[in-house]
Order: sequence, then C-alpha cells, then structure tokens
Amino acid sequence: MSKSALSDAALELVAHRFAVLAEPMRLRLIQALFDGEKNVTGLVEATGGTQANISRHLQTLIAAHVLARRKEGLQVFYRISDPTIPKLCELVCGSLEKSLTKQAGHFSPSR
Amino acid sequence: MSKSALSDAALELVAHRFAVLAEPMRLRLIQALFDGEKNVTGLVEATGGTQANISRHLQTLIAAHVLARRKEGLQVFYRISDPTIPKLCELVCGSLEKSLTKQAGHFSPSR
DNA sequence: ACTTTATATGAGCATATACTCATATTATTG
DNA sequence: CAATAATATGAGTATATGCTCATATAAAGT
Repeated sequence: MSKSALSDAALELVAHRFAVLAEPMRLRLIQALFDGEKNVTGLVEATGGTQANISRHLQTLIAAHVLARRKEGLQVFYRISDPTIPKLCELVCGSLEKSLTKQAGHFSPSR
Repeated sequence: MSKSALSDAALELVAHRFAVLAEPMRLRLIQALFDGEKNVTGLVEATGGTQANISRHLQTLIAAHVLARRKEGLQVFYRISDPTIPKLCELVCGSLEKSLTKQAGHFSPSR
C-alpha cells in the first residue's frame, strides 16, 4: 500500500529542480562554467545574452543552489556548486544522442 | 576557441527534456510506473488526478519518448521507455536530500 | 565627492503551459 | 448497430516565466 514514495512537497522540489534546468540560456550558462568560474561579463560574452537577462538567470540558478557566487571588488564570479549538475546534463545528452541516432536509422530507403 | 560545446538546437532539446520532467504530476506518473506498466485508469487512481489531465500529461511524456504505450482492447498501458529517467530522478532526489539535511544542520541551537 | 565600471532589479509585455469542462474517438459487447 | 467503457482532445481560462528597457545599487579610482 505504498500510497506515494515521494510526498507532494518533495515532488514539487524535484520538479522545480528540473524546471531550473529547463531553459536553454541557463544550460548555456552552466555549460560555460564547466571549465571553471567566470564573472558576469565573461558569461555575457560566452553566451551572447544581454547583461540583464544573464543576471536574472544567474539569480535563478543561485536560488536553486545550482551555482555559487564569490565577490571580488566590482566583479562577481559564479561557479557550479552542485556536483550532480554535470552528471544530469551528461545523462540527458547521452539519452538524446541515442534516440537521435535511432531516429536516423528510421530513414526508410523505400519511398 | 570552443564557441559552444552544444549547438543551439541541442540545447533546446536538452532543455525540453528537463521541462518534461519539471511537472509534479508528470513525476507522479513516472513514479507510479517505476514498478511496471499501468493503464490510464490505474494511473488516474494512483495519482489522484482527473482523467483528462492525466491523459494530456501522458501524451506529453509519450511525445518526449519518456514513456511507451501498448494498446490492449479498450485499455492503453503505459510504461517507462527511457532507462535514464529513473537515474535522473535518483540523482536529483539525492542532491535535494543532501542540501536539505545541510539546511537542517543550520538550525542553530542558540536563540 | 564625482565618475566610471560591474552587477542587480522594477515594471511591463508576450508567450507558454497546466487545468477544467465538455465532447470526440476507439474498441467491445449485447 | 446501439450501448457502454476507456482514452483522447478542442476550447477557454488562469498563471507562470522569459525577455527587454530603464534605472538602481555597489565598489573603485581620480
């Protein structure tokens, strides 16, 4: 009689975690931080977004504890603080690659 | 000069994958399918949602290739078709548990 | 103190999506 | 072929969220 393995509150937490990763620009930011911390200006350049938008997304990622920040004078440096993030991205990328190559195999020669 | 490890299109695919998992009701459905396939009525009962809503979420999960379906007479049975899904959920749950217990440790005894 | 540089945020708009109600579709049975 | 059962979907509404422009805050240098 396991009514629900995860409570409603827990499910919302998990859903929110996925939601944070469900934006291309945020994924771009995360990707830009794979090789170490960068400041906001660096992230703006790396992603090609506007400063305002990047800053908003960074706040979202900070609030979700995906990133951590470090102030140094005028600059703020961001870095990935949750080690599961790269693993999550790898898992999804691998899964997508597999299903894409599978689809490629569906190009039927007839018609 | 690595402009972008993942193309724009790839990033959108990854983001969409995460978006599909970013809904409590869909997570509930996935959770209900961890121990094997169920038909729609069974999923409605297991999750406590309305039939219409469950059906919509199931279409979303099918379109994303997270679930697969099998018709048997009047009934349609759904099952998890992507083996990375349980792993993703485990990773996120583990990470959340860790940060929650960390927060619990912040309950300062003073005051 | 004023200026410049780096980052954050208020307000507003546009879009996406979750939910519901009612109805449509599909398959089965009498 | 009518009636029933299981599932899917059209339409409408409400809410959330991403983006932009302008401005605010914060720290440094002159």
